[in-house]
Amino acid sequence: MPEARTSTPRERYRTQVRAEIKEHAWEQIATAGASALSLNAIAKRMGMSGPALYRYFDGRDELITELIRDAYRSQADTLRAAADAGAGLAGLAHALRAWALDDPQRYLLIFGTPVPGYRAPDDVTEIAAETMAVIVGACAALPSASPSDGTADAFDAHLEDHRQWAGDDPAPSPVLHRALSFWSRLHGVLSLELAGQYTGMGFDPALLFDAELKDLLGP
Amino acid sequence: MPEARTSTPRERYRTQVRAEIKEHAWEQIATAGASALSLNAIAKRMGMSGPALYRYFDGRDELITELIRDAYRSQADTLRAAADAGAGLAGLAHALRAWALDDPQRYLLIFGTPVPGYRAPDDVTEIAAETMAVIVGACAALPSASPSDGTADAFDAHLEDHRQWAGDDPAPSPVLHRALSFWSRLHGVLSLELAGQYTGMGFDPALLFDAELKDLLGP
DNA sequence: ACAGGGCGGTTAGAAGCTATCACGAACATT
DNA sequence: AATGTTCGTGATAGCTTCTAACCGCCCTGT
Repeated sequence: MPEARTSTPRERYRTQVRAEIKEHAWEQIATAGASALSLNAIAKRMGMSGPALYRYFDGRDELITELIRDAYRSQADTLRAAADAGAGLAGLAHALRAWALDDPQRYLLIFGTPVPGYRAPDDVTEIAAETMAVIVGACAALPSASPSDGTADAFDAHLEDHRQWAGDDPAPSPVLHRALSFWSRLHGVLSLELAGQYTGMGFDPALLFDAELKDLLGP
Repeated sequence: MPEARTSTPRERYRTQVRAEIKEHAWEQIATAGASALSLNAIAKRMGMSGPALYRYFDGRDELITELIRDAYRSQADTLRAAADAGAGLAGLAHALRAWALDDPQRYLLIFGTPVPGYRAPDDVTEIAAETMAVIVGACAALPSASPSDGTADAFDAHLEDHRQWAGDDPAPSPVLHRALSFWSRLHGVLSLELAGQYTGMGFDPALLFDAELKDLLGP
């Protein structure tokens, strides 16, 4: 007989249904975007009628927040897994791009247009910090940032006074700078690609991504 | 007596009302985001009842498309004005940032999350090409791209075969590369700033923007 | 073993939205 | 002055989120 029964059948059913709801929600978001997400449509597609979903989520906003949380979690796990597998900064970059292309709307749910008043819950920003920690770690493992060029960057000096977002990581500020640059630059090409801003231009976004990455890694 | 009467009073009234509708729409978008734009609310705020707006716009989608068009137009005009005033690449960058910060939701309406099926009208992409032309022009005026470094970039070679987006601009492909890099990189920091991804990190996004710009201009 | 409580699902309904239709009134034109 | 186009209205259909009231089942405690 199973002794450590930490979950009742009811709880298991509940979490299973919640997961199924999110499944349908992701499907819907992938095909029509987050703004078109409809609780009613999800309920109908699950064979139950409208307001039943409110037993599982307080409303549309809570569902979306949960999806955002999962998206951040998935991103953090992906990058951490790559780092644990020994990937360097380049490996992280490609893991990030693969993750983004795997579900563009998931990426845009995090980094796309925010609603003006929205404030992400604390645990979500903690997951984001976790992701940044992985990136900072990979940057610290790099040969050297700003090597022979003796002139300290103005932003580096500024970062020295604003490094609390890196937690207790003792990395010197040029490393933090490189991490921010890494994140911002790759997001630049990635988000423009996902938003379709390059379509019609003809070139391969993957090559631009690699070019940016190479320039980012090179001296 | 005015002889060249190219517009009747009715036409003038019509365009005036259309402009007023867009005015309210922008206001609403700035405070609640584009997804919350409501024709009904606009109509009520203008003192007329619901369906009246359909005399001026085919529907919500056409209104938003019109706003997108205006946003592109405004961006292109801003950059061209800066270029005409003698601004270099750095000047364009700061003009771009100022334009973005002036109305974040306007920027995000262009570069934010797109709805999966949406395809921008041709005239809109033409305006975007106009903007790119200004940037390419400023890049061509720069001292030299990839100066002594003889090894031709892989992406540069690829661009040589995909340069039709630059129109008939005879700029060498490293210049086009720099234009794409300029656009992508600045969009990276800008969009993350506008989306509030840097908030809570403490540092000044303007300094990161300048650092990216400096690195972009430097050899 | 059986009565109760919590939980899941239902229908009904309020309030909001987009969008279409049919009608009246005001305007411009012939 | 008569005609026709345009503007604004109210009514209506259909969608949405979300609340409220109700019913029934499963699970649990005595």
